[in-house]
Amino acid sequence: MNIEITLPDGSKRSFPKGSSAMDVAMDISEGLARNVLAAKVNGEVRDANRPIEKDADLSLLTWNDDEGKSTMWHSSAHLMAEALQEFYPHVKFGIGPSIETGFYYDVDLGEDVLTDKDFQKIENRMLELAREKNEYIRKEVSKDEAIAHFKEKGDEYKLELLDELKDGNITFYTQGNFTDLCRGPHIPDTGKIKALKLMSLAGAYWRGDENNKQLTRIYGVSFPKAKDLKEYLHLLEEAQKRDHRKLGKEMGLFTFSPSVGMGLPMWLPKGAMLRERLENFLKEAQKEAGYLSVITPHIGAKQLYVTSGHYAKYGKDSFQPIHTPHEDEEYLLKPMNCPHHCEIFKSEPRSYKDLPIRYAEFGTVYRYEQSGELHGLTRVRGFTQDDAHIFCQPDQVKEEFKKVINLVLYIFQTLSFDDFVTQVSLRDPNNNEKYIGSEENWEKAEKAIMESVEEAGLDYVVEEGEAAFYGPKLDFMVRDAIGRKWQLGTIQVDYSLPERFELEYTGADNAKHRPVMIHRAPFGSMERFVAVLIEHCAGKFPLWLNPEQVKILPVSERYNNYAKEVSKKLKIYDIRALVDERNEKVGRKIRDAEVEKMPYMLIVGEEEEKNNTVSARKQGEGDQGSMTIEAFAELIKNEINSELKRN
RNA sequence: GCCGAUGUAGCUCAGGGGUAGAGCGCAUCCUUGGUAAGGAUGAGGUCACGGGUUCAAUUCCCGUCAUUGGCUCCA
Repeated sequence: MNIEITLPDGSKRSFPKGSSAMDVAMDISEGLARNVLAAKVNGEVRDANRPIEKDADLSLLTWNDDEGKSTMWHSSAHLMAEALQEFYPHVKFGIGPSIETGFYYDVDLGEDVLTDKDFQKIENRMLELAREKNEYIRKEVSKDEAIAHFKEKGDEYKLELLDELKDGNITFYTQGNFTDLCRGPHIPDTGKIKALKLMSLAGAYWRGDENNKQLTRIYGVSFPKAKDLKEYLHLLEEAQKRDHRKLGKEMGLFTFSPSVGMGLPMWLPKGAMLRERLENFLKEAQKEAGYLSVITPHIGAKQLYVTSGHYAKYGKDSFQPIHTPHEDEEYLLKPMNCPHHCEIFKSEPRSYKDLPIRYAEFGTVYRYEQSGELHGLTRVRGFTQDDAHIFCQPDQVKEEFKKVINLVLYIFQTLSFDDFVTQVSLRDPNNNEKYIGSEENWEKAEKAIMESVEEAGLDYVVEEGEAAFYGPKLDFMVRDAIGRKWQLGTIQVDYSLPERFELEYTGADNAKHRPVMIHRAPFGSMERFVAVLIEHCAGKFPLWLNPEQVKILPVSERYNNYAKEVSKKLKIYDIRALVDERNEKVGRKIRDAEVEKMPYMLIVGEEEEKNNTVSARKQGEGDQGSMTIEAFAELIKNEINSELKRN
């Protein structure tokens, strides 16, 4: 009996019943068959050598498909497990999935400690095993059989996993001398793995719960060609060059000091210049959008946060309260600006005619993040939010929300941030006690966000369980140089705080009504935003943002005075210029300016001094010819205007 | 907080039980130059900090602090 296989291009072929995807591949070409890692049968990813029993849509998956890659990586995890079991016969296995790049396996090594010095021998053994071209053999087993297997092996983690599986649905995979509980699928044989590298070690709690035992997680990555590994490692190296911690230090933007305290960044003059410009840019946009600036203190009475609910939720994990000398008073470093802004709202009676009221503040907040979580400028203990709170009537929520979306998009566009993900963060449906506020309000808030996002035409993903404890939110996520995801902009709808603070306004009906709050921060925090910005542009900021715009390079010391004159003139045009007065050749001065990514260089010598001109050079592009100072200033202005999309 | 790694000159890093090394940067001098590295000389270090082993520790061991890759958490 034959079955009909439909390939992705729509073509149909007939095969004997029970043929595998591999047979189909062989039929098409041997070369293709060699590259097949797995198959998608009617949308389900399966082993390429598993028989197909009825008519099906089939795609053959290779290294060029994401599912092909992840299958290979998952199989590589099994291969690593096999090697580990040889070196550490008593090892117990947790889980070993593929991840975005590569794979890991969580293992319990008992008394043994693995260090990265052990990587080489494990890698070598894995490659040996790979060369044996051992097939990954799938076997359906009964639950009893499976339990017996792991009882004998003494692997309590697999037993725990088995506990949750239904009988009749359990499969083992075996390659070489290693058998694992696994749903699959796997690549046909270990020979497809030609290159691999173990990347790092980490402690990982069993099932991600810090009350459980910590296992050793070994990360690795594998490839079908040695060249691919080389390319990947090169890419990693390149990414590390963009790391904001490295560039921030080189460019003199910020610093940390153990004497000040971990996670407490200090902005150096150049970093402060950059940040100020970003702040002013946003302030201007906000002024136009009807925001009002407010300023609030860095500390607040403990009761303020008891009222807001932050204390109950985070009090014990925060910087502890400050005690005053005489009275029994307690103050907290502010972890949030919203309670202060609520009090400003309450400072006088409000009418519906006043709404929406939009209070904006670059508010510095302090949060006691866990020491192991601190990371450059992206995760710190003191940072400044570009915060604002919009108090509006319930029927204004959607419109206000959409306005904020537009503001965020405007800012991202201006800075050419185009590779972000918009994420709608909702409640965890199984964990209601994590949140405050009524069911009804949560539903209203979630509905408002979903509708705004739909109407704004945003491409978005929904993440359950990622909401703030007082409300759902829309987050703008970006990746840093090493691929980690960070939240930048955030917009949150909140019905709870207005209730807790008993905020109200008088409506047209002369009755008291409760406003709705929208929390929002387009950058998120200045620290994190600048970090991501540095990595995004590899330290080559747009001209309007760069701390220095022009360096004037006298051809010899004789022209230092003319250079200073030029610098003075440029300052009149509000252009930030420096003079390189060093006793160096002009070639050297150019090289140094290029390396430090100075956007423009002006070379001045006899010719320029005589004609009252400058010879301009653009970073990364080279000589732009000579021109008058006025013409150069015009050039700079035009470039800045086009960056900021204004005329 | 937990698991692993790291900490040597301003920066990047080598070294190793017995006077501490390189490149870059910095300073001084020579050179006065035309679009990506001119030359000479010199200054810089309690080898993160605290204990221990040793005749002797920067090196080996333990602890602390900081940094770092993850895990957990994230208003």
